[in-house]
Amino acid sequence: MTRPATIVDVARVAGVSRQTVTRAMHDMAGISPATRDRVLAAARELNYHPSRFGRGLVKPAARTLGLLVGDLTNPYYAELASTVLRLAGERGWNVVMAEPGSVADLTGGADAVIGFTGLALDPPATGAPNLPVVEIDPPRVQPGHGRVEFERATATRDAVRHLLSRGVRRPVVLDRAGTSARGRAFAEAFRAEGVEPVPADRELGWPDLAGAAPDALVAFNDLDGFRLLRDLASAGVAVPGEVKVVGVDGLAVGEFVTPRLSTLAIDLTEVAGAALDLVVELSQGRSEAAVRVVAHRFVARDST
Amino acid sequence: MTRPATIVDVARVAGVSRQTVTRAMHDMAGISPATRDRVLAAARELNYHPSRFGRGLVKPAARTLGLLVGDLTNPYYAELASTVLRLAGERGWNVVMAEPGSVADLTGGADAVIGFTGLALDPPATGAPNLPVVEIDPPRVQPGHGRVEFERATATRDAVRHLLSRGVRRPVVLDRAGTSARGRAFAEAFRAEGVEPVPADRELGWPDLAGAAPDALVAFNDLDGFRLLRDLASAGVAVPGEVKVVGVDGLAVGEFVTPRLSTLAIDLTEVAGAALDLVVELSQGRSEAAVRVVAHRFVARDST
DNA sequence: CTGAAAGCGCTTACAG
DNA sequence: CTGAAAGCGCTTACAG
Repeated sequence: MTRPATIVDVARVAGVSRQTVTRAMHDMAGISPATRDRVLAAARELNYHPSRFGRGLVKPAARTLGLLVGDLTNPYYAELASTVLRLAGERGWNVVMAEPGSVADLTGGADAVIGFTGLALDPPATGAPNLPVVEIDPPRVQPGHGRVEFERATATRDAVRHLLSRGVRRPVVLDRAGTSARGRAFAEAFRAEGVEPVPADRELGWPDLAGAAPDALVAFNDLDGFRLLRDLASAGVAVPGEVKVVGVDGLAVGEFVTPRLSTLAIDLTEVAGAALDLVVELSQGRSEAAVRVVAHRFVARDST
Repeated sequence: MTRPATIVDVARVAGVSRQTVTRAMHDMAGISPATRDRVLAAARELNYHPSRFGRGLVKPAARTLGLLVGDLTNPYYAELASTVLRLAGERGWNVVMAEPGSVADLTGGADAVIGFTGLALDPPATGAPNLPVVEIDPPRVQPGHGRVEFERATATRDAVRHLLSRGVRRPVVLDRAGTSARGRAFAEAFRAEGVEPVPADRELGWPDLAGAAPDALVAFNDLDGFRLLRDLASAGVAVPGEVKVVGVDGLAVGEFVTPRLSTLAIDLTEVAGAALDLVVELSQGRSEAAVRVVAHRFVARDST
């Protein structure tokens, strides 16, 4: 593979000047049809594609937002991404996306970054020279970064009281060894009501958890909740009769599983909007340590 | 808002040359700590962010792939996007995404484009000067564009025979007035087996469709299938006992609805890989009208 | 209708 | 450790 063709290559082959090539490529006025055809033919022959960089340097271009999300296969991230795409599009921004696993060089391709940076701490994908960064639900405070924080205490308390009012006495909270904010929030909320929850590993399924004899399962997220629901159904355990199940995320598909999954929902449009607002503030240097808070709410459906 | 700061602004404020600024920004060797600090302070004060374009012009940058998908809220598009992100990342490409609704200027931000261009025909988002384009499941042939075509005849025939073998005699095929390739494929397959399907509008739900007294519903896609399943359950109609339901897309979540949805699945990893291969060929000018074919397969689950 | 000149913001050798 | 010069690929006035 040789060096890609540039505008001067095309100009040479077509026997014209550089700006005549520009005129032909962008279908501008002031060029004879014959010349245009000759230029276009040369461009095709050389497989010429104008460089985004040369062009961007001289024409005002759309700003580009880097979006760092988890696996899009999880509707939670997909829905957030969808909202960000829409909102960013309305503001005239382009969006480059990366999942933590992919090695895309966000720093070179974006003017600012938002996302779940907690997902990709090892290679600091956001450690660009002075790039504005807004973290969503970050595990810790990063100086200079904007933050969209989640308020979950209220909704968690609502969920816990709801469960207790329905007779729950032996809840199991599934988590990664109590490391997540959601897991800790649930544990504290149960204790505040005088009930000691049973901790369990997030990965566990139904036959595994039966030993704990729980009357409620707090899943790590909705997707895990779906899995538990399916496993419980296979095992012939009645939900919510024998065991109640609650998820976290508020996925729309939760309406389609059986029984419909109760969950802690968050308004992702609000989250996306807040993140976008903050990133604009930061890129204009208007804000030092910008923070927005978005609250979860408990949505009681049929699984509790 | 004034003009954004450039490297010369920082150099002037810090009282150094441009390349000393570069050295400081990128933490390069050959600069005294004191100078670096002074430069960094000036950069922060001016809210300086190096221009991607200036940089891209002079350093080899990652190529950028434009990805045009439908609403990411549909897991079908989300899963494809996820795969493309991973595959593109492995090849060192960045990915800019746009949903048809968003007005992001893909042409200025990408070196090549793949996606469901059929979704955004009105404003030819891909009509860039000579950009390589690969269309997935395109409604019509566009000269010069690569294509990943779907082969659905075989899987559709399998699905139809499966339905007939289970006693189906009055199938309803939901479509947008018979305009979709999937809808036509099902209608033809039923006719080939001697059964005339009842056409219906894609938007219709269960109470609406009851009048046709169907014993099978072919949903436009899995998401529609989920909705029908839910409506049928509410109405107390037994699936698959009284009515069988089949979707199209092969969503993984189909495993979690009740009953598990039978569907026409396609391997999205294969689709993404083919699209990426083609786009690389095209951007290297190696291929004139490149085409790959990926086949659906029928996945019988519990709803039929 | 066509072209010579200047400049966009950055980095890479090369001098000092 | 620091800077003057050249150049990356393109477009925008300005001449002709």
